[in-house]
Amino acid sequence: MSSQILKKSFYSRNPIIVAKELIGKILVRELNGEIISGRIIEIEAYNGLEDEAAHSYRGITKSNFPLFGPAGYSYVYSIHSHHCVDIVTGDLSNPTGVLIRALYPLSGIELMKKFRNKERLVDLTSGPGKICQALQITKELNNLDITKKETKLYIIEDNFSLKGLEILSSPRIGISKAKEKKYRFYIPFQLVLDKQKSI
DNA sequence: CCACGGATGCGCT
DNA sequence: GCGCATCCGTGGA
Repeated sequence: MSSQILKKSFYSRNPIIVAKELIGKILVRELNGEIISGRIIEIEAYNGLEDEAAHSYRGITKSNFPLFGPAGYSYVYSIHSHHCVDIVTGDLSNPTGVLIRALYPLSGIELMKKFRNKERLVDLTSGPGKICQALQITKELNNLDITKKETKLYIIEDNFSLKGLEILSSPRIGISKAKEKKYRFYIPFQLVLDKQKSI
């Protein structure tokens, strides 16, 4: 399998473009020499100063500061006692990012089952908090350069093709402002399951 | 000090 | 499938 880590230039673009193009890529976590990974099937874009729903919309704070830094960095934050992970996008003129919301599990599935205390594949990484639990993404991984393998958290591209899969869009989940923006992009779990089987 | 959120899981229909 | 209680870090007063 030919695969390589996505570079900073990939992330240094408009968050909506980056979000759409991250569908089908693989989020990889290295943990104690083991690989836990899954294909990104749901993601949301947050367009910084132009987007009332963005964490960065009201300016920098001690927790959202990674969004104001360079693209390709992680932003790990907590909400309702769960962790979520964003990837910083764009350039320094606008603090934008994308929220990884769901994965199709690929490797390290037994570890994910252990960390999640769930057995069904669909319960492992079907939400931003679940992803962080399954991949053991904690605040220690906040504000790190995820274009470097040493970070042990990065996104790779393989030869998976989205051919035959349509990327759907909808309003974002769980927000109270800017509900009209269709910045959530996803492909249904079942369709990915069928396609993986046919490879 | 308090109100609340980029969520989750459970306990019902 | 849907509503709701719980969650606790964060930020504004």
